[in-house]
Amino acid sequence: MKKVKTKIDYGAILSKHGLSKTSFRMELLALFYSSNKSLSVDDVIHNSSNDINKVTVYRALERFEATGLIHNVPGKNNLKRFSLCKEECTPHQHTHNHGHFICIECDQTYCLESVQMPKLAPLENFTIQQYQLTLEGVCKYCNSQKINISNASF
Amino acid sequence: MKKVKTKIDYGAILSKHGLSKTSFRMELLALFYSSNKSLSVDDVIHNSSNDINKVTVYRALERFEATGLIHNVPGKNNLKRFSLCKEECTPHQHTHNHGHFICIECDQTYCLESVQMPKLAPLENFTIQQYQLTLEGVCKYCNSQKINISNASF
DNA sequence: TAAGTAATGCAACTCATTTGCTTTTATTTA
DNA sequence: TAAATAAAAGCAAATGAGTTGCATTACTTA
Repeated sequence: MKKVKTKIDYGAILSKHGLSKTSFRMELLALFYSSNKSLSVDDVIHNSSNDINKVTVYRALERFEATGLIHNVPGKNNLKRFSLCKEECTPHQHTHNHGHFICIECDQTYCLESVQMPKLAPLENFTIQQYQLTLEGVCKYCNSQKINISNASF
Repeated sequence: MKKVKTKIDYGAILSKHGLSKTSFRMELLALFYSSNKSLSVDDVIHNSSNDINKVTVYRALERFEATGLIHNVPGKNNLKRFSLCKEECTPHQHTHNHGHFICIECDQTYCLESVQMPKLAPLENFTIQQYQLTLEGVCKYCNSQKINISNASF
């Protein structure tokens, strides 16, 4: 049976989250749904059809995060990056108890669903509010790029 | 038997690491040995006897790190922080395979020797170069401060 | 459609960190 | 030990991500 991709009603999603459906935010939401990757402010600006002010991008991401549409992921050089939330996420409780992998070549951050957070025993001297496991290295795609280059005959 | 604290020859340490022994660097090294905490650029400036230029601090920390004297630890708001290296550390291989705890009240970063890094299985799509486990919350001291305040009778 | 609310745009700001360049201080060499 | 060389310090200015204030424009709702 052929899998039909369901059309996503971005306007409805925005409304449901109490956000105005402006053309930019429609596009931004579509971008998150279509790219399936984490996005930085620059990514957003470069992938927007119109010239968009960076302040607008910052504020849109801020609102999207506050309403539980996206969540912050660690990024290379500590730059802000955001990923689409799973349906289980709520504004106050984001469920992404997995590690993140930052590729130092392409700067992309990947969610590692297969790398679960370690269970931590309570610590005597510290009250833990949150924690994260961040891996860093080179992703498969960038690795293959490098192999291609070194194998190339000029 | 009385435990005698061995005098540390900071000049010798600097020389061994190929660094000039200037008065500031002597003091900086002593600061790391005496404070036993991670230090930010601001911490260094505020704990130096003379007015010291922040660029000098940045560059000294950079050199200390490059020569394996100190290593970078994660800090609140992604501010740079450094801790003294253990003897096992070498310039190219820092051995601090433990988690770090950032206190959001006092901004201090603590090395959690008791929290070992989880052993990670190699990932199919990623080449891991390093990884870190960072916890965030409130440390014992700041917690007790808060209790004192809430228990206080005014 | 008008009033009220949310979003956008612009300029200017903050703040950690960096860079270039000159001067000072330390180390090495003759 | 003095001159030559190298390393470190100081200063000013730049960079760059992220923020703030405020006026303007676009939505939403009654």
